[in-house]
Amino acid sequence: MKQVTIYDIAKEAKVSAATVSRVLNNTAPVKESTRSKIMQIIHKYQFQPNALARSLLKKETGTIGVIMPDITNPFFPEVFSGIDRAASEMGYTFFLCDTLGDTRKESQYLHMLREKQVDGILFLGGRINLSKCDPELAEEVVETASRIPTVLINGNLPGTSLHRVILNEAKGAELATQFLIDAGHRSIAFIAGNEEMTTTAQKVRAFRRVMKKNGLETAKENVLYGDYSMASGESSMEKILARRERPTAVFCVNDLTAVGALKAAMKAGVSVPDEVSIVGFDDIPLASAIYPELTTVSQRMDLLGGTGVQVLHKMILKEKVRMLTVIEPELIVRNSTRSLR
Amino acid sequence: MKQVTIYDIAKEAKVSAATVSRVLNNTAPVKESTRSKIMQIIHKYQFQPNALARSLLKKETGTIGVIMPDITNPFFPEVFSGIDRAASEMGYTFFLCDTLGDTRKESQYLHMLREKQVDGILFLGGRINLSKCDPELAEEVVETASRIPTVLINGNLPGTSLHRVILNEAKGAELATQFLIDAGHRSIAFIAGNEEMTTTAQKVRAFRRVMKKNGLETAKENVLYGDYSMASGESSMEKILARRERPTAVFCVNDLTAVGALKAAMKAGVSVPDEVSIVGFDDIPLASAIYPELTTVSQRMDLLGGTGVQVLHKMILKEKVRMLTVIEPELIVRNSTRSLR
DNA sequence: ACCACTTAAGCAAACGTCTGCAGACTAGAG
DNA sequence: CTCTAGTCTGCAGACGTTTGCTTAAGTGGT
Repeated sequence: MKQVTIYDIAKEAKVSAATVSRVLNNTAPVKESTRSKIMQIIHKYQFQPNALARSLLKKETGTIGVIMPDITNPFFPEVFSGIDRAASEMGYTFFLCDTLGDTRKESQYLHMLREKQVDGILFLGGRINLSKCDPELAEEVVETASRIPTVLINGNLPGTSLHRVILNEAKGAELATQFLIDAGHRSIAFIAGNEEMTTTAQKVRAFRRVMKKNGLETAKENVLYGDYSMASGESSMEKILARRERPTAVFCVNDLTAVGALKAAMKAGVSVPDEVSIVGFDDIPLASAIYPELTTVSQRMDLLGGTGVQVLHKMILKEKVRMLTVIEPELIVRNSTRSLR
Repeated sequence: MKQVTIYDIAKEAKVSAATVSRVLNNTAPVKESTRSKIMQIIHKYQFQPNALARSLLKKETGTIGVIMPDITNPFFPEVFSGIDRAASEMGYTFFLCDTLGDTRKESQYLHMLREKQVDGILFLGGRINLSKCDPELAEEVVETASRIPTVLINGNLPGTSLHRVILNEAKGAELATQFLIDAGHRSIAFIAGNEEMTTTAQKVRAFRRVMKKNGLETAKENVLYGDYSMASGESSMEKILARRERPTAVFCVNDLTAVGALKAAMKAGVSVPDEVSIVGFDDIPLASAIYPELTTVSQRMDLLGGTGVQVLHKMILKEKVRMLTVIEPELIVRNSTRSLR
């Protein structure tokens, strides 16, 4: 019950192993008669070459590692799907590493990926920000990146220069805000995320900028901070609804938060979009699964993943590639918003 | 910029490669002084052994392949999460293979996994049924399973004997039906899936059985077939709502369908749960993300994945293990149902 | 001083594939 | 019939580990 090797094939075909290898890889001309004889034997034994041996020799595995914080967060399967589509065309396969937000596991995975000689690493930052990760891990990431092509997707590691592909979140915030203003809303609240995270900060700034450009004030209490979760959206919305004067529209830092806000509104018997409009961010599947369907800023998550792979691929091929790639967002209008005009 | 090998370490430490290997794996006693010297050099070069070479020799890779139809379907990340948790404890890593429902890719992946010498394969059937897959693929799966430990999660391949772990769907349907009846509902509709699929058939049978046991009729029009999608739930519910006499409760074959049904009800201005109760199946995250939160049968998807890994692990270790493992469901009562009493 | 025994370390083969080099054969031209 | 230019095939070494077998060195008992 031993494994069939290229030698066994060779012996039975009365040729050398080299020849078998050559028909396997089409790497040199071989006489038609011997080729077909070999092929036949290969079929007979259902022979498949051992990729480990090949990789050991060629120093490439056709494998890339994908590290992400939580596959259960609907954001990531979407990104992964984009990665998969792009990369399977190029013949790569993945190690999927889910860190569950645990830094220790992150470093373990990094180790493992290096041992397994992956051709490249894709690091999904996503909603959890790398910027405040502990310096030791950061060091490790940089170290690894210096040996193995690495790209950061939607993350950042300040003070280092790693290849990145990110979303233009500021632009997305602008689109959403301007859309609401154009629809006649004057009083708009923003349920944001963690105040210290760059992506949130960017969005807040963009939000304020657009408001001002349209001659509108942004009251202090109209920017609420949270933690990107549904629960945070729910409680923020409750606070908003408790006010004497409610805003007519609420813009949320991501869809999960928006769904939480929506839930709070429904619970309180406040109609969406009749009494309050809600806009989300990301366009996760959930956004169109609920009623009313969420107006949201599409992050083009699959594109994000696909682009990440392309960048990585070029790096593996040692082609020149830009350090920073930016994906532009798009506004998707559905039924959670209405025009006041 | 060549790779540092065990030989380089050995040379610098003035020992043989064998010794270095032994300190790396703790596989034989080595004098403390040399050990620490070697360790120091390893650190200095950040040396990591090449897993390919090791695997080639030892004939084990610590890697398992996971094949699933669609990572974007919220069912699968949950299962995967369970897989990951269980397997990373045992030191495995995964190739994640998303077939996108394409049979050709499935067979490609199977090939690839064999080439890469995975220690085992996890085949997620899930909502898409393997039973009606084309015989050629089936043949291939069986062929592969005869060489590499393979377990089918939530799938079946009739006429073959593969290790499986599945959910007791019939039991789940019973739980849900009985719950509704206990709550005083007499007229209950069931929005099912594909009539030809065994899982649906089982559920329908269980549903009918429980109804009868409680002295209730199941009108023919109260079992509607669909395709598990949200859209199918929506349209089925529309049909139901258009009737003169509406059932007071609707049980759905899965959560996606239930969400669709819920959406249809809301669109039509029919209150859930006041005018109609809805029960789902699976307990995907979406189920508790919407308002009202869905009463549903939990499939314990993480447990499903985790158990799959355990079974596979035992097979890899050549331990005896039951061919069939069944996971018992659990009813989760939330707010999409109400008691009529 | 010798022997038996334990502990440390080295040698070399093996895992399964690819490939540079060289040799053998074929065929066509002179 | 010889020479040349291909065309096809084999040899052997390399990739980076692990491990069974052997040898060398040290320990203590008689």
